[in-house]
Amino acid sequence: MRASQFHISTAKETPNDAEIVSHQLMLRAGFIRRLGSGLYSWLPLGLRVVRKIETIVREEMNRAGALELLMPSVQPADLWQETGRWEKFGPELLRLKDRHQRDFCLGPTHEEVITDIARREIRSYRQLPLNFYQIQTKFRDEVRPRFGVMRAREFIMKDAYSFGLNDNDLQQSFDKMHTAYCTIFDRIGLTYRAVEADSGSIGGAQSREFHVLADSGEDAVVYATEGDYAANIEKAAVVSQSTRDAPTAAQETVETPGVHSIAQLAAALAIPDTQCLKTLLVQGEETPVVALVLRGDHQLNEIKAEHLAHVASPLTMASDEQILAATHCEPGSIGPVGLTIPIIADTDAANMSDFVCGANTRGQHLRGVNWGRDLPEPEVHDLRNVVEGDPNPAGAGTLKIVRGIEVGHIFQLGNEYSQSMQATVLDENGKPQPLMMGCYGIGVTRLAAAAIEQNNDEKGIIWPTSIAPFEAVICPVNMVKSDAVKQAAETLYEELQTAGIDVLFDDRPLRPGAMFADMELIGIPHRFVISDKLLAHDEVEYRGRTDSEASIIARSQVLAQIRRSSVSPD
RNA sequence: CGGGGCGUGGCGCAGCCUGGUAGCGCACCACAAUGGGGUUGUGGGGGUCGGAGGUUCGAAUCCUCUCGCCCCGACCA
Repeated sequence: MRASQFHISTAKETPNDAEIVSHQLMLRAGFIRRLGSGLYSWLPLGLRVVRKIETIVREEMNRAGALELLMPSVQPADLWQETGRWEKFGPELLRLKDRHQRDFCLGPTHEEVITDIARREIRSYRQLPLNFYQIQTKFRDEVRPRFGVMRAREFIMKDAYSFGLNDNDLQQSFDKMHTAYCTIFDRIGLTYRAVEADSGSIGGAQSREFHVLADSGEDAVVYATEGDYAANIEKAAVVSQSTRDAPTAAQETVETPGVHSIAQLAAALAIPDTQCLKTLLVQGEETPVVALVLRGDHQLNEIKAEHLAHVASPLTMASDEQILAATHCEPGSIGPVGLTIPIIADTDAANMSDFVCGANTRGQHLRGVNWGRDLPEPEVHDLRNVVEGDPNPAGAGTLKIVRGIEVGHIFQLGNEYSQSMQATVLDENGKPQPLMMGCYGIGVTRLAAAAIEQNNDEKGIIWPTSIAPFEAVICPVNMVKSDAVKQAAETLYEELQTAGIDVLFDDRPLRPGAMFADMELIGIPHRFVISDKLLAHDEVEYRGRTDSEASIIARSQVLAQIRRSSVSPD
């Protein structure tokens, strides 16, 4: 591609509404343009990246035996009513009506449509296993779209759905997809981790998320210092090491005017926050509210809490009115002593003794409180997030926490959908069996952003060669004045094209500095400079995007140079 | 949904408080010089100041309403 025939639109300044580096660089380098909240156009340069990601994904899905198809974005409501998700999915589902006032939605995912296809197409176990996938635009009406294409409302996703007769089929499809996903992220060249994840409301046996590691990631990923245990923090189990000491203090009331938080409480009484008990009221399943208690330094794990029978799902914090009704006190001095609502304690909170908690009277706390003596023994569960240094629940070592961007999720659906939608096949005995399903997603457009989050510097983007918009660029110096440079550049351009290199020829009448700055911002892995000075010795200059300095190579060595030094992402 | 902030050429901003000819930088167009790290000079095009209403002789500026966007918040007990 000749730059003069392409559309390159770079900016020196960062648009003020872009928060994270990938969003800023994608805008500055001219990959995307915003149309509305969470809605982005992909300019030609950006689309090249998307297409390259899609190609890798498609190749690996095909290699794993999945079959590509394409389903509509607009889906009739009655399919969603069959599975109950028309009500359950909530406001993220963008609903619309056609001219006859019939209800539709823009597909945020395609379990219903694919299950409908399966129940019409698959009659016999002999057709199984099958795995269908598509690469398609999805729509989710996010509460708060942000970070550009990272959390957009409209985005491109690869979604695959496997169908089998039994658990064994499902496990095999799942394992195949797991392998294919690893190959995909390896080929793209990103640092990632596959982690255990919560399977969400759908249930299902196994669930793994693939996270690209980056500090700006919205998820916390936990991994063990020894062995290969890794999990989303939502899922990571706490192995409590605490034990309860015998009471030594008598319960007493202390005045704590103006204290509303654990931090304030610890400071006011000059005690560590580990000695404070945190009481959170959430909406209950059978009772209006339920108290969840944690050690002051611990954080509630909402997913774990939501799975408890007493707790309403989705987890909802109690309103101020509900808190007042249950405790006769305003938030700020709530504690479990004397409450008549169910009290559920995290393991470590249940092991505290002589602790401090709210007195359920404004401006007062209790100290020297002990379970079993001053209040009944609580129901005990794992309720908190793991913290760094917690023991590995799967073996030796301790846990570490890093930030991750979820770019893939695979999970075993089981027969939830096939049962509610009556998608059955006949088994070898001629008996109908519900299909066993798995589903497997990759956020294609998010992956582009994640790659930038992981690979950038002060000059701009550093694309892994696998998904760079162009693999190499030819930068002629002072071509307007030098026919020799022009000739040499044209020749090299021909040569690289013939060799199958995705090359950009920057034939714009720019000075070298401007040209270099553009190409570095855009993130092209290999750069070749041609000038009169170099041509005199039959040489060109090479610089990889991450090289600290340029090197001079023989003109004949250009192709070899590209093949030798593919930009390493880390 | 709650809280905060912002809407002024394509982008980044000033002007608003204290009403009086709409400005700057980048980008863009033309010409000239320059030609290995965002080059200079000269000239030029482009904005009914998000929208509606009001106050006023006069509104980007003051008031009311409205729309849009961005950020923070669902860990407060």
